[in-house]
Amino acid sequence: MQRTQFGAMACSIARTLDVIGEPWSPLILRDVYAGTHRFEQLQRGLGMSRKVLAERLSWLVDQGVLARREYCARPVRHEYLLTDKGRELCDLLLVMVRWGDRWTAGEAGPPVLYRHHACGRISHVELRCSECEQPMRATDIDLLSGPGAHRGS
Amino acid sequence: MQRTQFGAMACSIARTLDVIGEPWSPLILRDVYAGTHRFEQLQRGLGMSRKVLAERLSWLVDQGVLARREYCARPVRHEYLLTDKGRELCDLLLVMVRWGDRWTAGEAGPPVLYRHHACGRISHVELRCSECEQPMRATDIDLLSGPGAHRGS
DNA sequence: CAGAGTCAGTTCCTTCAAGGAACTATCTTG
DNA sequence: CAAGATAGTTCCTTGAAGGAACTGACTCTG
Repeated sequence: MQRTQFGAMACSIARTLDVIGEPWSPLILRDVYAGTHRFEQLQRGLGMSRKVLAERLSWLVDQGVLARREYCARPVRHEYLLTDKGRELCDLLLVMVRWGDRWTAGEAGPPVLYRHHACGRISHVELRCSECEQPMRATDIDLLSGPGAHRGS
Repeated sequence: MQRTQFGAMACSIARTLDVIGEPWSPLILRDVYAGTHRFEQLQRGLGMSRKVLAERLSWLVDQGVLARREYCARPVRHEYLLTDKGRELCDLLLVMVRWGDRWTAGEAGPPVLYRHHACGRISHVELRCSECEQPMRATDIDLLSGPGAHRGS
């Protein structure tokens, strides 16, 4: 699809970007996550071309991020659902929300608020270390070569 | 730059994608974060066209994500540094790493390991609620209309 | 029955952005 | 002086996005 083969790089960031490294796919994910599952609704809500929507949906299904479910047999009609793989990708959207709210919302403030079920409060995500549970941002880390690293990346 | 004006949408995700919604910008951020600051090094490490690199760097500077610092006056030469705004965007990369390690690394395992300064262990980021500090994933949230929401989005 | 409407795409043409290669300008070094 | 290094810029080609129209399969209404 893209001209550069990001999926073939020995880098998890690049491989993730191979799947979702253009604007429409994350926005499709956003809308499916928010409850929009059908082609026409997605197209209307996103205001994108039907051609590109069809392509992106097909791609996201191929990548295992979305699943098609038949909701009508005559004619065959599908709706699109998040897979587990896709649900985990939605975490990325939450981090985008936080950054976007912080740096692009201006005086208007955040367009969407996120209420955490467990505590009932409006909140954002924070990043924590999976091991010690303390805050962990990009500046708190050393990078080390891992088992999946190889030459010719 | 993009054909659809994502930056004009009343959505923090879309506005973030306006800044960084193609593969090369996140990868440039990755390399600047990892210590590569000069044009030639970035170009060689990324293997991207000089034209697109120059454009992306200029864009990221315009967006306040990177800053140019002159490291040589004759001829004028710049290196590229993360701003605070850019550093916060690197959190996005950490979440991409986690997803990519989980779903795209296969048997080879993660190409890069991340060691948390504070605990010294190899770890990943987890998302937590900014208010109650309990785990918070995309599935743990209700969406509400916020102050920056307006019609004609 | 025919026509209109709805839905989920597909096709075709135009435009824009990426990619690749070469070029330009400014320096340093031998 | 020529070669090499660096940071771009220019030009041409190619691939992807966008927009509009079309297609096919249905339902409903007059």
